Amino acid sequence: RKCAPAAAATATAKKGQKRARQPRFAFMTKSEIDHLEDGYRWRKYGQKAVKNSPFPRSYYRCTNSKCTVKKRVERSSDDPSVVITTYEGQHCHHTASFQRGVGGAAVAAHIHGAAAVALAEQMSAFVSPPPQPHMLYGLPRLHPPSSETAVSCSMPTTTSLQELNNGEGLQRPGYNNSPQAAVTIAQRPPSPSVPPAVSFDKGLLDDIVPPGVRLG
DNA sequence: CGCATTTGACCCGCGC
DNA sequence: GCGCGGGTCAAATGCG
Repeated sequence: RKCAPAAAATATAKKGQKRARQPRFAFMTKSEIDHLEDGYRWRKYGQKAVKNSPFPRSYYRCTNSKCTVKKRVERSSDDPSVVITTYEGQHCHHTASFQRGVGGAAVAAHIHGAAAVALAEQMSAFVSPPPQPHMLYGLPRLHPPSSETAVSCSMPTTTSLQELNNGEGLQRPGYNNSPQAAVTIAQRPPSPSVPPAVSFDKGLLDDIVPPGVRLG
């Protein structure tokens, strides 16, 4: 590396394999904090300035040695209040919170609202027995928009989406009053010809969450 | 002392 | 072939 110019022929083929074709999930989160807790522990391993955005992109890796999940976190240049989190890979373990005997998703959701819910969806798709999906989906309802965390904590429905599109309604109140609050919108994984529009419906969820995990 | 973050360099793929 | 942009590494540093 930079400090080892002498080591000429020292195995530099580690970077041979580029991006493996891992499943990727993008989440658009209305939050002022970049690093949203999702129940897992992440270690930052890099940060780069991106061309399209004035905000740097951060690279995180799951601290679990046998877990190769990575995630990129960047702010939307269009809407600084929106954090785009891209997950790559699948967790081969439960969340740190799980190990403590509590539903990590529930805890995370409890803390971060809808943000964790979307993540929980992803997570629930990976663990054998989904940690009570209904709880994850119902959670926002369990937490009615109190005066403090008055975020539109509804699941990514077309309604909330429209709100996000308009950039009104959900971003001000909650995000203003509670920094921790966030609204996450699950985005369609990269596909051949996907319009940049944020509009999606249940079809999107089908892409991300197997039907089995859903309330259906 | 151990772990997480920071930060600059390195490497690779892609477009021109 | 060259330059650019993106992704990763790892030493240095900070913090609990």
